[in-house]
Amino acid sequence: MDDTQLQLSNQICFPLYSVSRLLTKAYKPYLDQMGITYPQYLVLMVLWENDGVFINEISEKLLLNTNTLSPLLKRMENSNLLKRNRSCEDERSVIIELTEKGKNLKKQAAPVPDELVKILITENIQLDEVIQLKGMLNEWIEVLSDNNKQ
Amino acid sequence: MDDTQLQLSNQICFPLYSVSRLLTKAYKPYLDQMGITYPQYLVLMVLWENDGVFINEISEKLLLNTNTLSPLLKRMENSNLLKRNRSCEDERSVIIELTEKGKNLKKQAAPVPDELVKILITENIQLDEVIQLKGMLNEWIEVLSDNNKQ
DNA sequence: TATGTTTGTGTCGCACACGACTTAATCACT
DNA sequence: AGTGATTAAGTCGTGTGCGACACAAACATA
Repeated sequence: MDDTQLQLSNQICFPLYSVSRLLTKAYKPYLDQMGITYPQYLVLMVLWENDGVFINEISEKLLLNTNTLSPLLKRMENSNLLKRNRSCEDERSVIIELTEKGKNLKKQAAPVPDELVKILITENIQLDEVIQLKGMLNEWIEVLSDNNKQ
Repeated sequence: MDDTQLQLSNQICFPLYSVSRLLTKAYKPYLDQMGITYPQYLVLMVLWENDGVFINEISEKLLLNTNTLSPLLKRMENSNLLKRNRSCEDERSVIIELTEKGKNLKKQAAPVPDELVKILITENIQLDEVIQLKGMLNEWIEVLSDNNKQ
């Protein structure tokens, strides 16, 4: 059998999976200081940009199902980062709003993206490349989201 | 505050994290047929390439810690995909060897990489791009692994 | 040879992800 | 108004990832 295809080095998913984990780990020291995890940081970024949204909208933006978000948001409510309230118009929907603590974390988070870029940008990785890769990955998200719906 | 940096759309980690999850999900239907998960598929690829290795070596190749691999390998032993045996020379080490079932799965897995490429290659994503992205990500693994050790 | 250190593996606890399913509210259509 | 379908959120079970720690085997050095 020609098993070239089944070599780890020839798979595209493995480097994606590894880089995703390694990059999340690179965030950890900064997020630890803020007392949050990486997925919680993602939720906060959604809310910093647009506070008072339905779980639904967070789900769409982060491509995470509600069965992942529900317990995650509950943990964040317990650590006093946000509040959950049923919508008046539609009793099924839950509106997520930042607390003062959640809002204030934005200041602390402000320097984080730059710190991460500093780690990445080296002899072998230029800023151009980071931007190019981001563009590529956004195309991939489109293609893979569509594939998923079928 | 200039919060451009804190917008989800400007973060590099988020698309990586999303694509990694979406791509893993795209594997799922094929792996379900084989009764394995994606991380288990990764372990099998290591073993198909080089059977009878220490947990140590699997850990290095997959960049996964032993506290992740230990239970994962135990589950794989339970589903009769591999055997775990203590090394004679060094009683601390455990050698992982494929069972016949584990070896035979390789045939079934052979067409999977091509299927995945078929999903990815579209109007907006050419094969060149996939190869280029793989190269970039391998650089990133180097940089981020180094960053992690410090 | 004794003992302190390192190494390979493992357990434990916590936080995701996600498929399958449940429940209650809303909608669509008669 | 009544009812079947849809929708938003949530529960449950399983399988990762990973930090902190445990433990025994091997090693290093006095």
